Amino acid sequence: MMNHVKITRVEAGLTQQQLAEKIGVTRQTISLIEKGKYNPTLKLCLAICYTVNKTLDDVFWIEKEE
Amino acid sequence: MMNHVKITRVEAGLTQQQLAEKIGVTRQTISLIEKGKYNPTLKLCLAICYTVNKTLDDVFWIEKEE
DNA sequence: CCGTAATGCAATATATATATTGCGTTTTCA
DNA sequence: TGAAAACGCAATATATATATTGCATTACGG
Repeated sequence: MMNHVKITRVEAGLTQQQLAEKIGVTRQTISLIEKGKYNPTLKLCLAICYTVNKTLDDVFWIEKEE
Repeated sequence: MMNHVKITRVEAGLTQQQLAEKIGVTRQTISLIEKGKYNPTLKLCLAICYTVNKTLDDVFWIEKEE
């Protein structure tokens, strides 16, 4: 499940570690979400958005595949 | 954690049961999400959005409380 | 170059999202 | 007004998101 976490994180000038610490999760969690191997929780998605100053649609929206 | 699932579901003319079935979860899951007692998964949020024809921001965005 | 920061990844443990079942209450509508 | 649909909710079981630790690899500034 692809998303734009990596792009927006880098644009915000943060490392995985820094983003993880600001949010209060581990670096691995961020890493796996960026890799599309995790299905994150809404709460975590929102925390990421707040930290990189984007919205859910910016970072996590995926068009429905028919 | 509040959201607009209930409003958008009703606008879409669906019962909890119908929404749950279309998505492939149980009615209880929908009920608890509407009540703000569950922290749903991104995948589930997207499935809800697709079904009610809204985006993540429409249904699940919450302004950051300072 | 070289060392250090940043990242990828694997294994196991823990927390929690979701399923399942069942029953009581409220709403809706003929 | 009464029966059926829709909903709230509780208890337990299961699946899976996240934590923890540790090590290997890659990118990058001095």
